[in-house]
Amino acid sequence: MPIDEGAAGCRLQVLREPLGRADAEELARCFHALADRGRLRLLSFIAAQPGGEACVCHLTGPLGLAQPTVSHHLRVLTEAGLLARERRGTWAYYRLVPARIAALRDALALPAVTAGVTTRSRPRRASVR
Amino acid sequence: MPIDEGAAGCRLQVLREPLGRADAEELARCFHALADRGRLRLLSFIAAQPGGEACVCHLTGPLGLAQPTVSHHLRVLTEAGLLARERRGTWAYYRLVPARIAALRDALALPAVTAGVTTRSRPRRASVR
DNA sequence: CCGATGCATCGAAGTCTGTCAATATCCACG
DNA sequence: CGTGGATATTGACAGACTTCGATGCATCGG
Repeated sequence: MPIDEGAAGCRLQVLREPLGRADAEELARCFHALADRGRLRLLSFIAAQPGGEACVCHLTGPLGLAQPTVSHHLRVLTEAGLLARERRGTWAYYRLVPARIAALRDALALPAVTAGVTTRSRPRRASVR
Repeated sequence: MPIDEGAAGCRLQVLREPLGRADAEELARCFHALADRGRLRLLSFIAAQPGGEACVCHLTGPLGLAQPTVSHHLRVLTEAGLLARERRGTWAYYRLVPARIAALRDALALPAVTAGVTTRSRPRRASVR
């Protein structure tokens, strides 16, 4: 159920303004879903399917993971809003949620200043205390 | 030392083609650095600084984390190639590495087909077996 | 109604991670 | 050289994560 709660939450900018504790938590959960080899490959394989979707039985083989493990990872990705699940008969089909992936990309948008500049020479010492 | 080893490795596309085990591992390490509330806030605060850089003593306060914890997170981010560290006198200044962040953004580029389409109504049942 | 099949959940083992106190290291300044 | 301040490293601990076998649940076919 907390699936789309984050759909809006992930419309955040990491590098444009200081992130509050809650916003950072939300984004961290999103990136955490991508921080696993198996899950990245799941996304990758699903995106590579002709129809853009795949069911669990298509994924256990190529990834070399047990079925419960695959199911678990798909759950994590779905709860992060990156995948959508649709049950058709006995099978459960998963597909990407492009909007959510785009939102994560946007979260990493660089600030205008930094975009072009690589290094500045002599930044002044900020006031400690 | 393994800092720029990944700089090239993260020039990968998650959603354009099936990811191999090693490539996925590499990318997962990159995203893992972003998968923490504290580290996201560190990036955020550093990016928000006037000069685009900050030293440790500027960051422990706003984040409410102990100095060793901040140092640890900065290390993780630096080893992921997202931050660059420069020592000036007693202080260590950290700044973003825009190229690396852009690389991570690119890794999430959507496949052309999925880019425009949000959901298709009746995906045909894939051939199981 | 029954058996088979695909998927989800549970429970457990082993590993990794975030956090901090204590301590070490590095550097500037007398 | 010795002192003090800023940062890095170490050690330890609680909590979370990955993985899989076993099991439960739902659905299709007959």
